[in-house]
Amino acid sequence: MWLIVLVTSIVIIEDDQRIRELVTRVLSSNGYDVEGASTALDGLQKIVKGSPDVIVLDMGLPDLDGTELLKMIRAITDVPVIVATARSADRDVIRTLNAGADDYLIKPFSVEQLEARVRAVLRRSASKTTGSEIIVGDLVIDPGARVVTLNNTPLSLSPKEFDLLLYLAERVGVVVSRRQLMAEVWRQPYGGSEKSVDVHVSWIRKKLGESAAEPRYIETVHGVGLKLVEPQ
Amino acid sequence: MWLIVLVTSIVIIEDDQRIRELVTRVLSSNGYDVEGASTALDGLQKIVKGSPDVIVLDMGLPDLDGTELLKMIRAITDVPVIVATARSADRDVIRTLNAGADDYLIKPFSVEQLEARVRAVLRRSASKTTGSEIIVGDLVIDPGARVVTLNNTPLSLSPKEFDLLLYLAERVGVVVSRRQLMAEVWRQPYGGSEKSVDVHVSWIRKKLGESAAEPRYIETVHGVGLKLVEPQ
DNA sequence: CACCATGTTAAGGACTTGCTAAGGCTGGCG
DNA sequence: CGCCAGCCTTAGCAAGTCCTTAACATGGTG
Repeated sequence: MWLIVLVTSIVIIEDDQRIRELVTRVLSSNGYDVEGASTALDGLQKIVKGSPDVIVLDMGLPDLDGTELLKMIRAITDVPVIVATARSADRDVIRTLNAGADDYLIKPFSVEQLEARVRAVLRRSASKTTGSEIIVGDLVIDPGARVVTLNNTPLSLSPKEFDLLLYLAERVGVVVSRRQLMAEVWRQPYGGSEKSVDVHVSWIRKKLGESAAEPRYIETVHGVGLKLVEPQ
Repeated sequence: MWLIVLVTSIVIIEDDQRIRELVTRVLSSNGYDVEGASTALDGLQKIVKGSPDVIVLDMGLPDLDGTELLKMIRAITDVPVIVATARSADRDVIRTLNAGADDYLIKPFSVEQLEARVRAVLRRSASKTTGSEIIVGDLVIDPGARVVTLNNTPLSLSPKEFDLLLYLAERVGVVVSRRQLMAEVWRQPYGGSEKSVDVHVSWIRKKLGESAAEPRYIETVHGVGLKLVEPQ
């Protein structure tokens, strides 16, 4: 007999025992499978052994700099990492997110906040692989295979082009700012120049057989951002 | 995270209450899900309702000859049956096994013996079902036999090449990152360089009669990973 | 019309991938 | 015990792809 249960598994690396136990207790009672670790080494072991769905990482560990640990985690797995930091200076946030974090929390945070971030991060990572096809007009986007077809003929898109188009397609009809695209698709909320977005959009438009003057799928909303729409 | 809990479910048909309860108690505490029945009729009901993984059958039931019951069970299901018999004459054992039993025990037996037989029988029946082939185009992959054929001619793959190809074949059409392959196929996320993946892929491609420039089965998705696809 | 946002193109450099070959390790076998 | 064959990793270079940047063109808005 096969009993199949879907459990979200979380590893939390946090040296403050009170926070760790509070988070563990609340999330566990909400149906998550939580493993706590108080040191970087213990955390890495639990990550390797448990292959969690999400990692929650305190940047202020005593035994290793958080950014270093984040790099190590990124070297071994693509699992989303939510970073908790006591420092709120912009430069720290930038450094953290650039180092590969998927989201961050500023201490003190409530467990409800954390759970909301966990859900959001899981939703995002699920849509990358699990998501079924997205259909917009004659455009079909398959996130798992990373294939886009227009009128059943495949388009050859670069990684960023694909990610960008997918991001827009997941929000058909909604205007998305360049800033948001830089943050979510480029994962560099403060660093990069937003002109890259325009360049990539131009390339996608060309491949979709349209131009900015005669848009069919990707419309520009002057002063606001971009949106993907059903043609006509 | 998918927590897949494998619970082995056993129906034991045995009229001697002491034996039945002893076996039930010991196997239950060892993690099995045991249903006891004292008569042939009760046993059949529990088999139909519970769809067990293994059936343990005492041949000396008061209400029906064991061989008859075994035939009835075989008419319902292919589930392995372990027969317990007090008679040790060779002809009985032969008759029993011919009637469709998968293994037998001679009374008196220890619960440890029984558990060992259960495990052995499960191992055998598992290898029968696990061996279902994966077919992608002209490629046939037999995980049980660890054999790959292309156009009915066998390919000689090294262990890693086979594991890698199998992993991709289990996810046809889905892009898999090198990191994921390192973690799942190599099983040592630390230390290993992802370049090994490329080298192995190159070797597999050569054996499949294709190249990276003209892929038929293994496609590279630049910046993301690899995927196995149906040709054309 | 002047200004700012957006569109497009081109070019350099950074990064990714393909493939070969060398070296080490392991297990079988004389 | 030593040799050999097969396998895996690593290094390194060549080839290719992608991204950013910069510069200039175009378009929208007050």
